[in-house]
Amino acid sequence: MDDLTPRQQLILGLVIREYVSIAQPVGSKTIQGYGLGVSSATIRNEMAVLEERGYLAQPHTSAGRVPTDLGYRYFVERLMRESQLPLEEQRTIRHQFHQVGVDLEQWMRLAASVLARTSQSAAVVTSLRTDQCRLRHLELISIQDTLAMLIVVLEGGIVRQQMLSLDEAMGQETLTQIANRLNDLCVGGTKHRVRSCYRLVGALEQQILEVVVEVLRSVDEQAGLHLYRDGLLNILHQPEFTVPESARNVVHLLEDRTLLEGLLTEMLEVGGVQVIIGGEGRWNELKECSLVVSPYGVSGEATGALGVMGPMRMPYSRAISTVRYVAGLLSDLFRDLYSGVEELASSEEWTSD
Amino acid sequence: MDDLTPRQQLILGLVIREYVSIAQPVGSKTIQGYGLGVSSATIRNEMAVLEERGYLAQPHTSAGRVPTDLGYRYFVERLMRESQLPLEEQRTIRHQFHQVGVDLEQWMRLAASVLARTSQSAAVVTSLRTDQCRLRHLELISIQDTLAMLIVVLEGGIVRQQMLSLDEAMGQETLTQIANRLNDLCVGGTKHRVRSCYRLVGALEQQILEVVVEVLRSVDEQAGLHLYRDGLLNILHQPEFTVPESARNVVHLLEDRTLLEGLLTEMLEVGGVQVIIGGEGRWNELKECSLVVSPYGVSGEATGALGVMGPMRMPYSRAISTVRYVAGLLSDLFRDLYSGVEELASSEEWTSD
DNA sequence: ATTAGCACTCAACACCTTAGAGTGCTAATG
DNA sequence: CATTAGCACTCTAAGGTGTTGAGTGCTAAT
Repeated sequence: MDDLTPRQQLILGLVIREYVSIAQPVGSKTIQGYGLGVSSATIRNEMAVLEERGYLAQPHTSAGRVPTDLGYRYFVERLMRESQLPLEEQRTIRHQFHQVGVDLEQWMRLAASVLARTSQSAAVVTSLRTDQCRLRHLELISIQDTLAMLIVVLEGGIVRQQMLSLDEAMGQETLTQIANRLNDLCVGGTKHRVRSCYRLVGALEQQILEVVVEVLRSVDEQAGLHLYRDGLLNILHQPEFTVPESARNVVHLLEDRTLLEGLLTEMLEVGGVQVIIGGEGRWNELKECSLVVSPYGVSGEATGALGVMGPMRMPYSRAISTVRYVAGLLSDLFRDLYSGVEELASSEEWTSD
Repeated sequence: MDDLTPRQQLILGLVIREYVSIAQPVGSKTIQGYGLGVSSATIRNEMAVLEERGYLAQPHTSAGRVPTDLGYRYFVERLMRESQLPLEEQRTIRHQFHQVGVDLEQWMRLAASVLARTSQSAAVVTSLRTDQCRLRHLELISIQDTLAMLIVVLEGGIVRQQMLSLDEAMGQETLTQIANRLNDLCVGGTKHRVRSCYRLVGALEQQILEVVVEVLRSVDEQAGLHLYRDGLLNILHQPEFTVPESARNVVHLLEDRTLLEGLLTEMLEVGGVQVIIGGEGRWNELKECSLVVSPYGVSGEATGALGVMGPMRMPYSRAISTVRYVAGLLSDLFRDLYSGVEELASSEEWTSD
């Protein structure tokens, strides 16, 4: 009883495709022009049904139809054929990544830029977040008499630095010795392992380890999460954001770290590309926007999320294939940075096939 | 012959102040309301003179007057009294900086946020750029058999990491030895000094040093320049940016790294707070915007620039005192990270007095 | 030099008209 | 019984008109 006839599906699909490209309400005549072989009156009847079911809406009585969020959802889940990004574009993108060399930050910036350009929307990429990240190496560097810099290198190439002020002046040699001792003790450990080393060392070393644990914790907790954005300009070109109010709204969305962070980290829970249409009733601020998001990284080791954001009237098929491809590519690149191979199998689901 | 009478100056100042706060053309009656003791007709005559001289303009015949870029420039240079940021606000800001601890990146992000909030405009902060930066320490960390991470620590706490792929597999011990040898040789040197060490070491070491030089060079050349932005939303609330076209223009300005980078690095050449009004004929993209920019950092060691951007109709006095205060504060903070004291004197000019 | 007074200009707004796109409904059709 | 031609109806967008009011420039008087 709640499913659509093939013809209704066809019409819904056509209305959405047309609306996505023209950005104006679609009338029955326009659909007739696609050569369904039926009259505009019939199409009107079908449209009325689609409206009754909540898939289409009319801005006003004498206007054409516009898809609702429900309509888009139906389209994404049942009507749209999932396509791959054209091979030519894949090649171009891959090429760009290989050109910048091995640099996490550049990769993520590039990912945002590529997503924005390819999807003609705004793009967001979060830096990697490790679930139970482990220490690979720590280093102490004398900056000034009682000031030292602690460098913490984590699995997967994440590096954090932190200033330490020491109780007494210490030279580089002493600091190196201390660092070596702590490395021997703690390398490969999670924050819990490191914490359990507290009683094995002296007061100063313990003080340093506390900072290390703090760093591990903060990376675990996304506190140091970076956000790379791009393509804000793209969506400001969309007609739905010519109204200043909407424009401000969407800028606010992209500028406010907390909201995006919350939303994106939530995406990490589930695998695969996810489509959020019009906030799905949960995010009020996203009422007029859609997001296509995917986790990336190496499952269980280090994960991040990336995606594009645009008006609800979004070319979903293209957005999804772009996001999927970039997420897969980035995952592949990062996987090479991890020595652990045991996670490969379970993370494969995130890569493009 | 080209100077204004005191009364003309007074009127110009009042028109600008009024326009800045009301954002609408200012008529002679309004100015009369300020109690000059003359009639509106007299004020009209004076306004006509100011218009003839290019300090004011009329959007259309029957509208009030609006300041031109020339008018603002006159205001900033001769009419405005330079004030300090209220002590209360200074205290709040300082407090925020001390709360985040010693972390360069956080500082700059906070600086952008504080600038944006305090000036109610968009803020930009560039990361530090060292002129002839010197190596403080380098470190090699084994990531995988033939993959190592090179960490380069520079004077002033800048850290860069770079992946290295080795010709043959090497353990952490070997790498540490190599790093120690190179440290002994090169620490404290600029890119030229490091380059001159090439012939003192073996092929592998030389390969590493080449990367180090590349890193030093890239930092010198601002290639790794980071840009922190905030408060874009603030200026989208300004009436001049409700027109979608202008909004897009300003978003483009802030999104396009190259333009901002170029502009800001140019500011490094000169000391002190600089005000760019309406692009000054040099930057076409800034035609409807003004910037208040200041270098910060430790002159000769590491410098960056920060500033706020808004519509030409900007509360210049407040913007300038905010920028000056934050630049000074940031400079003070960074100076503590540098052991070299010999530069202190010459950099003092950038700090708030 | 200043100013009261007045004619003039022009954007902004409200109001009306028209055109046209698109609808829903109804009655006719194969 | 699904389809469709036809028609009345609705509502926006665009263009035109009139009015209002803020603000000006000019002139003649002080």
